[in-house]
Amino acid sequence: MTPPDSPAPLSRRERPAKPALSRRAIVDAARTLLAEEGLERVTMRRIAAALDTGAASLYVYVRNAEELHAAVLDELLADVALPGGQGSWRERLVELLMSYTEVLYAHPSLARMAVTTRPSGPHSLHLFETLLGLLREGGVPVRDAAWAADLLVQHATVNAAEAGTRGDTPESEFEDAALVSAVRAAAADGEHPNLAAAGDAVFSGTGVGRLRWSFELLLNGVLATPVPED
Amino acid sequence: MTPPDSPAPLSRRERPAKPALSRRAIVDAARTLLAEEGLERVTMRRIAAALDTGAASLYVYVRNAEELHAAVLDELLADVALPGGQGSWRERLVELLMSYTEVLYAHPSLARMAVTTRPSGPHSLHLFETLLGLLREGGVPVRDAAWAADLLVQHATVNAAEAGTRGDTPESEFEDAALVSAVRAAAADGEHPNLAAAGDAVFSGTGVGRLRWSFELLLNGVLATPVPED
DNA sequence: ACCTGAACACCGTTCAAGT
DNA sequence: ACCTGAACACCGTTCAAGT
Repeated sequence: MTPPDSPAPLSRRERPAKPALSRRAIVDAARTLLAEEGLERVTMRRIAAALDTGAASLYVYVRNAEELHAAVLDELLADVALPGGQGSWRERLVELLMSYTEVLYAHPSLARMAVTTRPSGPHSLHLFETLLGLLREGGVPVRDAAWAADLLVQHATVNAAEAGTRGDTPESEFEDAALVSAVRAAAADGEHPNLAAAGDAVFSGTGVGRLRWSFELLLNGVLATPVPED
Repeated sequence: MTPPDSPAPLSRRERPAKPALSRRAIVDAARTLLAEEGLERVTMRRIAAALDTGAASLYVYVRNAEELHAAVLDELLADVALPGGQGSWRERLVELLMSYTEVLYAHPSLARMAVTTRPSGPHSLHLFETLLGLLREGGVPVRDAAWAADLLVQHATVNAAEAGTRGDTPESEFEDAALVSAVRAAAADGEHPNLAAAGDAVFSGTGVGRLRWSFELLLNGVLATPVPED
């Protein structure tokens, strides 16, 4: 009676067999949901529903929603391209940071979270380790390198959070337009001469060009600015 | 009959007279709620309750909750100390940024919002204008100054968002402790030699010292890194 | 035009009770 | 120990209906 191309009839249950609950299963379900619907829909209730259980059951394996989101981000960081052997330490460093930013660009809402909740998973730590190594290779003293690596990651993260926010939602165009017109109005009101002089330079630059410039700036700053004594 | 220093007796109502709804009244109610309970409690429903109405009524005056939060932040920025005439442009610039950061420190959740939603209100624009002026005074070309001002504000904002997050909630100690122990464990596992070499330098530095260092670094970077041609 | 109550479509987390 | 349903205490936003 069932047409030949319909799935085989399931015995007893509709779903193929309820998978055992585990941290892995939860994180995987969260990743699927993230890919399909975006972070704002990666809620405890939805993850639970995908796993055929109630939200309360997840709390056996994860402390809370934020910790789960951080775990997902760390796994995504596995895709960051670690630098090959060619190029100067500086070039490799910038490429690494660009690659990290690119991964985050795909998930601006996770980037936003990472600004305040620093992930401490294996991939995050590996990235940090690599960053430190490249800075050391460039002759940056350890203490400087430690602070600098932090600053670099933070900057990359925030850029992804910001750039990714634009274009993410329908309102972002309005917000952008609102900012642009507010700046233009201020530039024209005679009370903001420097804003007027800057003109469109405020908004100029593609995302990538401006990002590279900021990484170079940061690196120049690092080389010129030792951390204070004690 | 009423003692001279008591308020006049209220006719008809308990409350002094229901204030007319207006954007001002809404923003003021939001500010009061922010001061008393923190941003997470500055919800449309609570603001409305404070104004003796329903949440739906607010939408006549504000586009949505985020726009309202941005308006509140802009007003808070009125407290940023604009630099006096003494000191070099650099010193005044750093003081201005420190003052901005200080204001945001008191409201980390607003700082978090400002990372992605740039406020475009009058106080934000005035701050930006002043920043541009100081950079120009330091001989930074206009186009460089435009990008640099953005970078400086962004960095200050993100620092407030981050530093303010710590100590804000009871879990933040745990998160911090989790990060510290994860880093220590990684440093000890033999696979992260640079992390091991860096040791506690990763976490060293008081908030203020590290923030000043980063501003100096940024400024050194700005002076050393012209924006790319067109 | 402004204001409202009610509804829609959700959240995270806790907890007593079961297995 | 693990899992669950139900409850607690909320959200932002829309909309038909009133004034």
